[in-house]
Amino acid sequence: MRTEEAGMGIRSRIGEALAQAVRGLGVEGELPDLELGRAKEAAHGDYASSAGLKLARQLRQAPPQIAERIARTIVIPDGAATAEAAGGYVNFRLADEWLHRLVTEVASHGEGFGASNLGRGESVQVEFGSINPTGPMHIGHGRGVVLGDSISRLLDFTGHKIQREYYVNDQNTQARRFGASVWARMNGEEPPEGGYVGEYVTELAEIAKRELGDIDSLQREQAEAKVRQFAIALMVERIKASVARLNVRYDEWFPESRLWLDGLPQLAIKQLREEGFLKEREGALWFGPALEEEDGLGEHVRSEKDDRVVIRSNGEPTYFASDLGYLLSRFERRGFHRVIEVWAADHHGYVARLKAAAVALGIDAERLEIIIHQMVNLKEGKMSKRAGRFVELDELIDKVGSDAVRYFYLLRSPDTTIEFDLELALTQSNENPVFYAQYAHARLVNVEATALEKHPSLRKEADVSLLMQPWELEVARQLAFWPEVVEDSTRLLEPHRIPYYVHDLSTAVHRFYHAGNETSEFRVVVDDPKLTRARLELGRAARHTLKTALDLMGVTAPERM
RNA sequence: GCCCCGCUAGCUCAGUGGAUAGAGCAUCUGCCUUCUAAGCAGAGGGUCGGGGGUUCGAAUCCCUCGCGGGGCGCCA
Repeated sequence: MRTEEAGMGIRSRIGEALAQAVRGLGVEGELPDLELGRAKEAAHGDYASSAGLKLARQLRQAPPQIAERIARTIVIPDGAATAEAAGGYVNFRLADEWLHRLVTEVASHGEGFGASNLGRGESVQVEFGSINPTGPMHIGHGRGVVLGDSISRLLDFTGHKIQREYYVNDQNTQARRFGASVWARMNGEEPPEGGYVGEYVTELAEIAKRELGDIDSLQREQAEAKVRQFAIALMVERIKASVARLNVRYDEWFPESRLWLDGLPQLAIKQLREEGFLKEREGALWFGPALEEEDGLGEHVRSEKDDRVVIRSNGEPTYFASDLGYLLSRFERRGFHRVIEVWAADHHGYVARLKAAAVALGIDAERLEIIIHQMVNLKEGKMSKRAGRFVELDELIDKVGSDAVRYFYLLRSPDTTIEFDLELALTQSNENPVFYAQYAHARLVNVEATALEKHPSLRKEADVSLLMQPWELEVARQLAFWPEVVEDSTRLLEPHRIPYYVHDLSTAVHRFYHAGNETSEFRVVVDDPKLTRARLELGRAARHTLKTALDLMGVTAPERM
């Protein structure tokens, strides 16, 4: 079993064998989706395909007959699985011998099991977490950070060349308003309209007053700019510290101001103007995607409702102008083949416009993927009496720890609103699913130490064919499923599939362990060194895979609990 | 008014058009002298929001209605 094949996964290999068998029946052209997937019932084996039903019309034959012919002729490499027809379905059962080889492979292969070259080195930028650095991150921002980070980890694991970026809005309206707020606080003035208030603003003002001694000699405008830069820099440091606590790192903190220094928004505007995508109205410069709609009289007219201001009537550019330059920066200047952005749901309305802008700039819209995640709400509880209480990410990490925060966030599909039950999260107990998985890992580490204590001179080679108990083979079976979990998570950019897999594997591990509680001969560590060695091999393979999966989630795998 | 997301067990949620819809928590019943009981084994619990449609087959795709959340050109 070569590494690439292991990375490809058994499902894909059965799928290829299935396609070949179907060709053998004389099916030509593009094959329909044969619905090869995990069988729901044990009686149906491990995988099932509805190939017979899918091909009935085309082959003008009854589904059971087609399934029979497929099952009879299919050749699955390495004898990895057996095929059996059942009605119009073809069921596949993984062979014990193949599972044994897999255990050996994974146990020796280490923690890279499931890695692949799916991405073929494609360069991808993942931009996530980029909130205005005008305040601390709250629990909603944390979701985007964790999501973006795990997507990056997944893509990295599957052969993509990843760059993680935080886009720092250091000169937009909000940044200026923020700087003005801090300046006002320093000088005992009221904050500007829509300005920022809060303890952290007061703190920043005090620090700025201490550190920026010379600003009194400057003109107000210059002094404000200096305060703004100072305050933004401090907030960025604070955000860096917060995300670091979540085990998140970035490759680049890219300032919006750099775009203007490099002349990219200016270039984009020039380009779009020449192409006729820009127009003046009400004293402002607008971007109008070339969309047309019916006016009800059969005439196609330009719709103005999707237009967006690029340069305000007062001559100042909007964030949208920066974003035009940002597109050029990434797709043209820096040459990323794909860009993935992670946004919260309150920005969804901007998706179509940014994509329209990309297309107008000659960038294929498919290269820009925007993942929208829903919000994080605080569940009403005793902890949050004050309505709309602003809960900082740091507060949450203080209370439940980075592992629990990451696990809980990743457990939900991005499409689901998280109702964060603060009370539940505060109960540091077995209700946290993260402990279940971490405990399984720690257990495997512990049992290995126990085994080496009892049998100080275990053989290097393990005879894994001794693993014949159902609960032992079930662990091996779960290992076989791992590569397809990685593949699906990557292809769909849905990391939430990983914690569900981790739970399944952990369950198999706990069962495997507990078989020895009922009957002592089923313990991992027994008198027979050969049997002990075989079970140890299985434990090792499971431990590596658990560790790998937890790593992709950014959750630690403790060796002792 | 328009756009996006959700509605699946008491609660929180998985589920890529396939066979009898799953998990955790909660509830109930068993299991610790012996490798970690933060665990294991078992039970009960469902008109998959309502109604149409497509299909051999729909929780899944389409239409429509309802409820909840988010958003809707000079904030981002």
